[in-house]
Order: sequence, then structure tokens, then C-alpha cells
Amino acid sequence: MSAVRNQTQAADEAIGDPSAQTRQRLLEAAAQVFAEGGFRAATVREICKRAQANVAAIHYHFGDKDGLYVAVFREFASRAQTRYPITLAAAPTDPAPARLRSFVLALLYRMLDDGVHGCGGAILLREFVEPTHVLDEMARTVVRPMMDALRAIVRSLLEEAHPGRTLTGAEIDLHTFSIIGQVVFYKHSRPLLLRVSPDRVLEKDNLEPIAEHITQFSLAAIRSRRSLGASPAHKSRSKRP
Amino acid sequence: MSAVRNQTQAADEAIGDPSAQTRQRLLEAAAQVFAEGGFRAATVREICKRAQANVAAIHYHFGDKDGLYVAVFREFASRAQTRYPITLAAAPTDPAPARLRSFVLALLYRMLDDGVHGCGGAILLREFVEPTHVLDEMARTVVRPMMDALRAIVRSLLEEAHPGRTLTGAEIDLHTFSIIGQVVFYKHSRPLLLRVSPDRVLEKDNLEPIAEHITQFSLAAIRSRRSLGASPAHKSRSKRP
DNA sequence: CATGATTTGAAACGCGTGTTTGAAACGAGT
DNA sequence: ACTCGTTTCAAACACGCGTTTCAAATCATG
Repeated sequence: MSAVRNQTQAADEAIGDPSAQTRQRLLEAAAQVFAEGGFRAATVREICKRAQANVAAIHYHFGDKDGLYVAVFREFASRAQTRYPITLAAAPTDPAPARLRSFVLALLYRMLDDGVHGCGGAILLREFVEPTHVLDEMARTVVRPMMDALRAIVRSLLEEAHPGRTLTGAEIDLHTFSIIGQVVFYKHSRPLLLRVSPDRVLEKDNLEPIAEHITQFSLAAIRSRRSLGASPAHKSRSKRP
Repeated sequence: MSAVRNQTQAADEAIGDPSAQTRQRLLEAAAQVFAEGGFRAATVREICKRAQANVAAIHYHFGDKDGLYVAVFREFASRAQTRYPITLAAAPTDPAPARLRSFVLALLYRMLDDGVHGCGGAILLREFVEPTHVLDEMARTVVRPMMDALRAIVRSLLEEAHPGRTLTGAEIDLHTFSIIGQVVFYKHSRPLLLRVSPDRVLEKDNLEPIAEHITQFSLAAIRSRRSLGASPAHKSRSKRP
């Protein structure tokens, strides 16, 4: 066995196993501390204080601070997606508008949850701004699938609104980023909003109205004739015999 | 004279004055380093290396790292606004759609400029995510005026699209944040986009199409009947005799 | 040229960080 | 009870950080 205990073994033994309990407490404390301030601002001493463990335990169980962060990412990223799946409020076969609303809702709930289910989301959004060594894995396993899911919804909406119109990847991405930008704004700018518009920060009370607004704002834009310029294919089609 | 030389005196003497030149070099190097990684990640050693100055010079001219950051903010915040005013592409008397487009364009240009004119913008957007001791001053002198300017444009657009409709502050803010969210997404998420969609990051080539998209996307949404729910005033009016 | 003020520099300090070390405690098996 | 493996602990280490100190260099003035 490698110098660092593998996760399956440790997870299996966590129940009732004091030593595996230390590892689990470190993971959960680390998730909170990383979610609050990001990888760099988080300190092993603060993590160990919250976990009531020795700083050497981090090195024993995870190798180093980097390894701990990777373990946290792997442990909690899927929890966020499981607790708040993008199918939270719509089935995959539902119409695109309902799926869009569900997607927005799920992301907003992940951002609001500052418990263990939301840590993955907070860490993810922190990587947007301040990437670390887990960005590649995170991009591959979380970000791309999430963006592809939203791209599919956007494509579907644009095709409905503009039948026969050839869509480019760039056009789909522009709309996709407009939607994501509206959502992540509430997390990325939360510290600022707390200062300049404290009654507008994302909370339980206003989450659904904000989700509804972002959904309707985006649907209206996508359905409008104005949101797509002249199609390159349309232009080139005029040249075809 | 106070222990820290005041800015007016130093700025006046910067031309041809070797000692004031050190101060100016420190300010410009600091602006770059703060813009790149934020206040916390920036080190006085890196700043002095770039400025070719001694670390004690920071303490002599600015008091400490905090004081340097304040000086940088004051020096460069106005430069960003001067170089890329929100009236960049529209006069204050132009119709609201043109003013919106100009507003979006100005912010995108500030975000793209990684020279001395853009440092203020980069530092500002960094404060959204990771506020420091200048947040209060920044909120008062830069953020609020900027948000109020956009709120006025949004109000104007909503009133045109929904005549007779009573607007709440919350409704205006929802639309305002949707617009800001789409814009700042390109700065806040740049490190991530460089990894998952490198051909979509904000650059000179695609800045105007992105500005146009955000403007049209937002205009379409604002003009749609869907973007505003039932008016509270409308509801209460129905009860009046 | 001398003097005083200003500015810069090298070196060190104190602190907080992540990591390492070696011993102690604990648990399992015989 | 002994032995061995696992886990935890206190303490220390090495490093980088922001800040401070005191001397040297520079500049301005009479």
C-alpha cells in the first residue's frame, strides 16, 4: 500500500473506526476552510484546529496540503452534484425552458449551501477565479459536462426560436456564457454585494425569484430575433447555386 | 510633513525628480502585481523587484503594504474610468440602448487592458471576489456610481418597454445584475475559460462581438413581456375604487 | 565645504506558513 | 506479555512574508 492510505479503504473503515474518523473530520474541516477562502488562504493549522487533529495527520493521511485539496475535491464535487442535480426541477425529457430553469435552480442552490453539500460548488467557483492544481481534473469531470449540458439546452432553445438557422459553436457559447455569468455573479460578487446591496445577496428567500428572473431573462433573449446576428451559413447559402 | 510624503507633492516632483521617480515606479509596479494576483498574493518583494527599488522604500513612501494598495487604488481607479468612460461610444443624451452598449463596451475594454489603464478595473473586479480595506472607499467612489449609472439605463429601458408599469428597486436590480454578471464573467472566469474554452476568452478580436451580444441579449430580455412578473402596484391598483 | 534633510540600501527581525521528525499511544495478533 | 504495525502528537525546522533598523548615499542650502 502506498504511503498515503487509499480512499476506499479509509471510507470503508470510517464507520466506527477512530483513525478513519480523523481522516473524515480532516476532509470535512478542509472542505469548509477551502470553500471559505480558497486553497491559498486556507491554512493547515486552521483545518486541523477545526478537525481537532494534529497537523502531522494531514501529512500522514494525504501526503501534503495539495493532496488534501485533491481529496476534498474528489469527495465533495460529486456530493454537490448529487444533492443538487441539474434535473432538480425538471426531467431530462421535459421541454428546454423547464430544463433551463432547473439548471439555474440547481446551480443557485449549490452556491447557497454552505454545508458539506455546497462545498464542492464553492470550491468549483473559486477555481474559476483562482485555479489550482485540480483545475484540469475539475474541468474534465465537472465543468465540461456542466457546460455541455447547458450548451445542449441552449442549442435546443435557439433551434426552436430560429428554425432552419445554422448555429455556430461561438453563438451557442455566447448565450451559454451569458446564462452562466448571470448565475455565478451571485457567488463571485457576494462579498461586494454584501457591502453595496446587502438586501440583494442570494439567500433562501430570494433564490427562487432570482432563478425565475435569470431563466425568463435568458429565455426572452434567446427567443428574440435580436440575439442572433446574420448567419454565416445564411450568408454563404446565398452564394450557392 | 507627515511621515509619509503626500501625493500631491510627490506627483508634482515626479517629472525629472529621481526620488519621486522611485515612488512612481513603485506605484506602477504595484498596480501590475496587485492586478495580476490580488492584494494577498502580491508580495512587497515582487513589487520592489519590478520597480527596482528597495523594500524599505515602500515603507518610506507609503507606510506599509496596505498604504501602498490604497495609493494604487486612488491613482489607477480614475485612470480606468478616464481612459474608458461609460460614454465611450454614446453621448449621455443618446437613446438608452446606445448608452447600454457603450456601458458594456467600456467595461469590457477596462477588463481587457492589462496596461496601466486597466489596472484599476482589474483591481476593482478582484475586490468583488476578495475585498480588502479599500472596499468601502471603492464602493463609494466607483462601484455605486457605476451601478447607479447602469440602473438608470435599465430603468429607462424598462419604462419604455412597459409603459405605465410601476417598477420596484428589486426588479431594476435583478436586470442590472444580469447585465453586470454577463460582463464580469469574462474577467472573473478568465483563468477557467483559458483552460476549457481558450478560443472564447475576451480578446481584442472578439471584444466588440461580445459587447454586441451582451447588449442585444439584454435588450431583448428587457423588452420582453416575460422579464417582468405581475406588478405589485398593478395588483394593488386593481383593488382601488 | 559643511551641514542638515531626504532617500535608499543591506541586513536582520518577528511571525506565520507547510513540512518533517522521532517518540508515544494505540490496536491487533500470537 | 510481547511484538509489530498504525496512528497521533509535540516540537522543531526551513522558508517566505511584511516590517524595522541603522548606516550610507544623495541632494539642497548657506
